[in-house]
Amino acid sequence: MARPREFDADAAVEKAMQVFWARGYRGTSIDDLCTFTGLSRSSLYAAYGGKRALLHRSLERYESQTLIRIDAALSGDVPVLKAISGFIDGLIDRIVTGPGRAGCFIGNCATELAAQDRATAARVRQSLARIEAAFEAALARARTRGEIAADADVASLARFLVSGIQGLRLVGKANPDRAVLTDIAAVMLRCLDK
Amino acid sequence: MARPREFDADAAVEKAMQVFWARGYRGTSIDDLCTFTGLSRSSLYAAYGGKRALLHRSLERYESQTLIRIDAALSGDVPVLKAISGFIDGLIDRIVTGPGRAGCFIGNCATELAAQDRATAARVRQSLARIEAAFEAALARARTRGEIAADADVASLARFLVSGIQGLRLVGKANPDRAVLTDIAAVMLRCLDK
DNA sequence: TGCATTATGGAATGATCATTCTATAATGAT
DNA sequence: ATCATTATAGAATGATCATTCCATAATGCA
Repeated sequence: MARPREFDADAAVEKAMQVFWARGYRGTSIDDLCTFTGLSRSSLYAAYGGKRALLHRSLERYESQTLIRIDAALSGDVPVLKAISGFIDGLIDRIVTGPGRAGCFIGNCATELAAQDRATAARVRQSLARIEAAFEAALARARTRGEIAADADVASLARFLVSGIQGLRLVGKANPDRAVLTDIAAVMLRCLDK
Repeated sequence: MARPREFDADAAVEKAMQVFWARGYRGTSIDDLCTFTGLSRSSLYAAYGGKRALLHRSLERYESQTLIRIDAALSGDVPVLKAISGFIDGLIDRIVTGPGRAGCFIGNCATELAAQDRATAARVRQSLARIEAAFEAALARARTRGEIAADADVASLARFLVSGIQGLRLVGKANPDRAVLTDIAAVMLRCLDK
């Protein structure tokens, strides 16, 4: 019926996400996005609507990738606390070796935009809630298995984990020092079964 | 010897700090700074050198105010854990009622700039280290008084507190809900004497 | 083989950005 | 009172910003 597009829309969002993640929303120009996605301005605007819409697509993508990563880490037969510990170790690895140096994309957007942009704030809140739910489900499983106290408040613990991980990633951004981060993680993990 | 300046240099930094804090570095224009400080462009550049230099002045100011606030909360005769708990309650209050909604200025700068601006990253690292030291001193006091375990690793606990507070403030930005934040704080505090 | 439709490249637009410059004003010392 | 010195107001500069527009290209269908 008409001319087909020459780019892969998902791949372009992936690239855009990486740029926004590394440079922030205001630190990223349309030119940057065109360069990294390989799209022309026209194609970018026609396909996504604009910079903000593309940010939201990027956030959706990051959220789903994050949930997949969390589910992969927390499922399986390992004890849940071990799995959570392994997940955080992986996080620290990525922070220290470079690719995680950009922090959490969701947390970055919260910091940069939540105060002035209600729609983005809502999206961030939703993403954090879903991540929290994933941890809560795993902790509930740990509780029924007797891996944590029978009266543990898994909702609170999940909230604590989400918050703690955001803190860890923020500190890791200013100070990507493995000893510091593992110290923090160790205290965090001790909270879960106490 | 020459014409005296018409503004209070400290008061101007205070105003600048508030604008940077609320809107972020890139979200703040020189016009914004002139409007809120009451200075003209010429005066602003003559007095501070430029936008980035003024940011660093603002960060210094924020750090010293923060350290004063922490010392005020942690000194006195109350048990240290109670004092820390009170400090965090105050933080949550300010988040929920508005004035703390902007997050931690230091954490905001870490998120927005640390990846691309080494000087700012170093300043952030230094501020976090000083805050950590303040908490560590208080925790060491708690340990000698028997308020926490004699073998507690107060350095790790202090790092954990700094990181945890950053996480709390970040979550509070997207979701300034008292119930959520007090949940998180409660788990955090339980970690300290376990 | 046209034709309607969508995609693309790149120029154009107009706003806003940080910074510098110029002219003028206000002071203390002489 | 004059002068060296610093402060101020506001215009000027030139870069960069997000977005729109226009001309051209590529397709499926008639």
